[in-house]
Amino acid sequence: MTVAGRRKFRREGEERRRQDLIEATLDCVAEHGLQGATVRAIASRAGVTAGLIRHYFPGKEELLQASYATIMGRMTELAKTALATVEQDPRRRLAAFLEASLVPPVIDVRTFSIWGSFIGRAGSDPALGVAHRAGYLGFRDEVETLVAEVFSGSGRLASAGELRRHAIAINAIIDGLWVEGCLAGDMFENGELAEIGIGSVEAMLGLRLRREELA
Amino acid sequence: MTVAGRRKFRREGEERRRQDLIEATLDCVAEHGLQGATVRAIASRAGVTAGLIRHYFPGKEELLQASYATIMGRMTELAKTALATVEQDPRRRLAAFLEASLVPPVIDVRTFSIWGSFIGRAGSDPALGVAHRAGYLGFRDEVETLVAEVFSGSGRLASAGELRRHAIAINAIIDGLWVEGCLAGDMFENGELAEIGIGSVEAMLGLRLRREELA
DNA sequence: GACGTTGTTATGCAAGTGTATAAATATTGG
DNA sequence: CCAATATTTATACACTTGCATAACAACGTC
Repeated sequence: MTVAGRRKFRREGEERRRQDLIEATLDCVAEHGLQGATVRAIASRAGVTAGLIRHYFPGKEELLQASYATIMGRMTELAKTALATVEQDPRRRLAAFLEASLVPPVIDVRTFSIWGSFIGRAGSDPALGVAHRAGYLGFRDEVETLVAEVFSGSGRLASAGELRRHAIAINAIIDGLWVEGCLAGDMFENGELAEIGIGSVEAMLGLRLRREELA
Repeated sequence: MTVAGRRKFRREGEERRRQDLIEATLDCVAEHGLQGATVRAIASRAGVTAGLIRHYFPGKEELLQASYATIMGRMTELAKTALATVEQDPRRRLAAFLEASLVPPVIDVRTFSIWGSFIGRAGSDPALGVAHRAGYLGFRDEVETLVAEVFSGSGRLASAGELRRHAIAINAIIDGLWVEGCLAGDMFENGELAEIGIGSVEAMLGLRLRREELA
């Protein structure tokens, strides 16, 4: 018979542990929703014991909020990097932005599961609500700026209202295609969603965003 | 001192009780997510005691599934009634369908909260996954049929692939605008989302869906 | 009006929940 | 190598969870 000794452990850096706990939380939420994110499940996945959570966060609620902020930041960051790496022509910048938003790793079931689990409570939980709204408006502003650049770059005029409507519509089509792609990615060919997204925006704006390749 | 007697009660019809329990479940989910849908909370809201749930459902899981099926059916039903009540011109049928999908009661925070809470688990829970996929495909088929009618009614030809892409895009824009409207309805004017949705689809299809009113 | 059926309540239970606290050990500085 | 520190574990506790069971009472039937 073995006498169970006290478990060995290593002291990790503070930031590292926080990040591990957040990642473990996101894993739990992705797999079993908010219900699955119990302190014990999170700790187990992070390779520590439950009590440690309260050493890094005031309570479970704060850990969840930090996790939500992390996943949101990660998503918007991915979309923005698509803007940074691309050439100047506003139309191709917009196309690249659309493309990036509609292929992996932005299209991703895990991310979507987490998003859905949190967003379901954004209507009733005020903190989540404002967090979402801020993220949404930030994203839409990004789109609106892009559209404005496309218009001015093409020598077309658009009122503020028109810009706003275009931004709302483009944002909606990104969101809608994103949801569909995450939930049923296997129903679409590779790159099909991006193709559809770009084509739709071209039709909506009444101009081509890509250079014609095979014409 | 009052001796607490046994609680008075009435025997309700079987179908009525089931429906009450489901509605109570949806209320709980809407307000506090799946975590808030405990047997005791549900029972309390339905005005019964917890044990009764197990008299009508094998377990909590089945009650949740029945609730999900109910809310999904209600949503698709609302969209379909918009089709039944409207004139024959395919273009105006499509416009009415879009309009109906983008104003209350389809645009509704409560419905959205429930949808989000369940959909977050559609990626990991197979039962929810197939349920969603069925609902999504049904909705998209509806859209595709409408688009096909619009095309043939306007004397235009479209390949199956084109129809499919249009249906996917239109479905996406409905979904996206729906999400935005539910989560931040106060950021949009009355009917603005429907306006944007119809306008976008008009641009995508390259034809007008409404009769010009002020021209 | 008494009776049996069964919808409904009340109570109990084992497992799981978040949190509080104390003990233990890994790590750092001397 | 030793002492100080605070990260980490371990344990306990009050509470909630879903579910099982038994008592009860509302309703239909004779």
